[in-house]
Amino acid sequence: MEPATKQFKKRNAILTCLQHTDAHPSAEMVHEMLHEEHPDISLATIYRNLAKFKAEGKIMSVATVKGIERFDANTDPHVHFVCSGCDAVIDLHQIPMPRYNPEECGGCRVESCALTLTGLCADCQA
Amino acid sequence: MEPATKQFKKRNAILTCLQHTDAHPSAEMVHEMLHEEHPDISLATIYRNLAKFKAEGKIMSVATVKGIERFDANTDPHVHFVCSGCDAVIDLHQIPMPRYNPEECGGCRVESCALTLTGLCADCQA
DNA sequence: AAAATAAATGAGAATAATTCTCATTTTCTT
DNA sequence: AAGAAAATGAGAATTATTCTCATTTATTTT
Repeated sequence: MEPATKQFKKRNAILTCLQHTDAHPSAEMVHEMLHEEHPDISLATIYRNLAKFKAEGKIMSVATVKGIERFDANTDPHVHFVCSGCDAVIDLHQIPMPRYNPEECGGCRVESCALTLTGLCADCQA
Repeated sequence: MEPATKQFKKRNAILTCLQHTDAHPSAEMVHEMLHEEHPDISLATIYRNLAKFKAEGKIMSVATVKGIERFDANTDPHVHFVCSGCDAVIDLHQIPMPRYNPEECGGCRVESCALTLTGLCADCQA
């Protein structure tokens, strides 16, 4: 008997896809990336499962580039560079994130922290 | 003779609105904020002028909260807190932004830098 | 100051990313 | 294997934003 994941759900393929790329893809990019292995996967399923994984904390959205949400399976806080030329989202190595004391935040409870740099990537400077 | 800005364009009202608020409003929030003084202003005009000001560097978009772009006339880099409860975007005081050397960025040319914290604001913790 | 030109605006249509609906298929439980 | 629950596909619905074009307002020219 095959493992419980035999001809298992496309859900797993979506998470696996995100875990094996550093492209910080959008929903549509995931859809394209999965097209070869799962030609019949629906975009609705991509969106549904991305939302689910996000709610579960398995992935996070790391940027909104030109109105399109971009996802990452690496939920450790890290730094991203967004290229305004080609819309690439690139990982940068982590640097210490600031700590705000509650009184510095007007009582806000900080749950996450994102540092995003923008500019032109090496390719787009040419 | 009145100054050149006599009964002048609504454009100015849009920029002034942004300069006099710390709410980091969306296009629609600006539209509402201006409704009393300019009941006939069109949402298209808001969007058009926000895009224009942004291109001119007079304002910047500081966050995309639930798919909606938020603007700020303070273009100095500063830190924002986004409340996931009420979608408020709150200014935090500036802290030194990191400097990445080009070789740390894979040759990316960094043009701007945004640090965004998320969590629950004081009100939404209740 | 009037005429001609250029820019800005309003209204609503068009676009596009995301969400929703519902019928069908797949998985899980018993 | 049967029934219940969850997942999916297809396409409609939603919604923030952009676009079009006719009209209005501002600017320039004479």
